[in-house]
Amino acid sequence: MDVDTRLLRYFAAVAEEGSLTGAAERLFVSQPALTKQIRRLEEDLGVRLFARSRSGMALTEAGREFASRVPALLDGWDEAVQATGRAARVLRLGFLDAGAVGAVPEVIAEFRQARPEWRVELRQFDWSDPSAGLARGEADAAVVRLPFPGQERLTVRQLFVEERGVLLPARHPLANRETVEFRELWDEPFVAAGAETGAWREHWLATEERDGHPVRVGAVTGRPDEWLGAVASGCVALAPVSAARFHSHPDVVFRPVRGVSPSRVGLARPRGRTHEAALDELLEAITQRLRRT
Amino acid sequence: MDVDTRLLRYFAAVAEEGSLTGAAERLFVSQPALTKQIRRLEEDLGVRLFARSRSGMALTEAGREFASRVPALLDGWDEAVQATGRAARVLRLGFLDAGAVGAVPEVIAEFRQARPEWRVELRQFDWSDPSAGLARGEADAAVVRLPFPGQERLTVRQLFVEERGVLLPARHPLANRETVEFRELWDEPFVAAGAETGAWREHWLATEERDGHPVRVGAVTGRPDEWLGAVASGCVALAPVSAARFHSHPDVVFRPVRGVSPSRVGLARPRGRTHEAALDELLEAITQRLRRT
DNA sequence: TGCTTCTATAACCTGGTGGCATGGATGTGG
DNA sequence: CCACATCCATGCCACCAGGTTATAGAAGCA
Repeated sequence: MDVDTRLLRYFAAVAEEGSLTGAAERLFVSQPALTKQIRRLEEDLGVRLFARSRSGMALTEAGREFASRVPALLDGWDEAVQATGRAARVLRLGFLDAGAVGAVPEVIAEFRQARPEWRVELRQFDWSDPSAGLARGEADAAVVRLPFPGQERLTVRQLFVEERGVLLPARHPLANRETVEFRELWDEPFVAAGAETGAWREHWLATEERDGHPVRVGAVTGRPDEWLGAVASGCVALAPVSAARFHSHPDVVFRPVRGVSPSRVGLARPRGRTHEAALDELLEAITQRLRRT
Repeated sequence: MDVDTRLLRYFAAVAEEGSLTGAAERLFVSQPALTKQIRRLEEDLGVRLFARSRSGMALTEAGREFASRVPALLDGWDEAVQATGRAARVLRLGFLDAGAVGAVPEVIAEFRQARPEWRVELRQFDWSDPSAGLARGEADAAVVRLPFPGQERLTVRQLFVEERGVLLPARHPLANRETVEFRELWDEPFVAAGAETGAWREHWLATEERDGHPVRVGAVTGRPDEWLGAVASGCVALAPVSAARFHSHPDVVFRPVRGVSPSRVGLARPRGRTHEAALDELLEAITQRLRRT
């Protein structure tokens, strides 16, 4: 019988949460999707794992047995992934936007001289995962934008801060201004990241700086091109100043904004060391080069 | 990062076989499918697992690391499945055709009296898996038709033998006969099981009894209804005499055949004991009831 | 040079998986 | 006692991952 680790995570979530609705919320999937998956798991196993009731899902005896083994399976998998990465002598460096990365490629080039046996790979991730691959073990370290959810389970060092501005459609009334007050943007439709990104989403909608004024979400996207496209077609979006250099679009302009906090760029890595010395060395070099303030 | 155990099995097969083509054959999937899956695995891990060459696929260092851990992961999963089944106090009894099962339901009814804390479940499997769920760990024991591939990894006890006949379209010239000689069927289009069933497929095409005369395969199917449908629409198929009772179709007739070996029905279970006493007891009871000769 | 044997790519099809809307069951509070 | 809230289940639809076949490309070998 074949199973996906995703199914195991689903099961674990339902088991802990004690309800489909609750677990669905935590996993950012719909409740019917979970219903179906759990049911399929039970059918495949030929075993009832949960006792359904109005008040939720309770583990059966078999369910408890299963639940007691699932964490070890998931951990075993994670461990295998990490060990393989170590053996490959590949350092996977995740990032979200070229702006934050800055001079990192140069640092990598130098590192390649010093440690020719290691390969360094820059991997871009979309905004469905603001940890840039760390959360899923798809990166060994990452250049991130703070704050983001899951941050507390990682070691994060701040590198520098960067003012934020706004991307506007070229024909927008405010597009002619030299500078924009954030308050003037309160009622504009914003481009937002997916709900699963929590605090990250909030930060880029600047909900903190709105004095409780509600947000209008005009589009939800996870990728730079869609993001820019959404702005071109009428939405607005906060962005770091570097975005102006790295994302250009004929129908989109960038303007500084007053009244929003700056974006903080950081370097993150898992708490347990994974690649020992080589990774330390690379991250130290990046920090030296990028750190400002 | 999420992975399917199927992917791990694919990887293990390629690693052992040293080639995509060879592994694809063993896994009964196409070579391009494997190419894609392995490539995807490498991309997700961000690591090259194989060195490609004209002569095949060789593990890289990282690949060897990964390969050394995969078996443990797969075993861990199997073990979790079995433990869960045990905890559920469910005995899953696989079967392929009602004819072989015979009086088993009565035995189960009695067993239920003696061991009320256990639930017994009869699960029908299609012919893509002649081990009736044992191969994939989806059954704890099975009523099977011998021989079938993978049999040597199981404990099999023969229960009885049953003559084989042929299912013919009602308007077939031979349909009026009392009895048919197998030789007369040599050139008929047969309904066959999938290629992955190996010896099982051969047995039901009776390649042994053809003196090297080639088989015409008129249809490939894995399920009883399709099977019967194929016969109704012009193919023929060997079948145990019990099939005449359990599968009726207005346009299909059953006739005894001379010149083919009988079908042997057996009771199979995994070698390592899984459910200790309860399963032993049930299987013993079934054997007592069904064993003839 | 032509044949074989590998892997990679392209085009297409199907079934699984997820989303939305809704139904049904069961407590709960006015 | 009825309206409501809160669960889980179901039906329908859209999409993509994964499979298949056909074919290309590279490299040994006779």
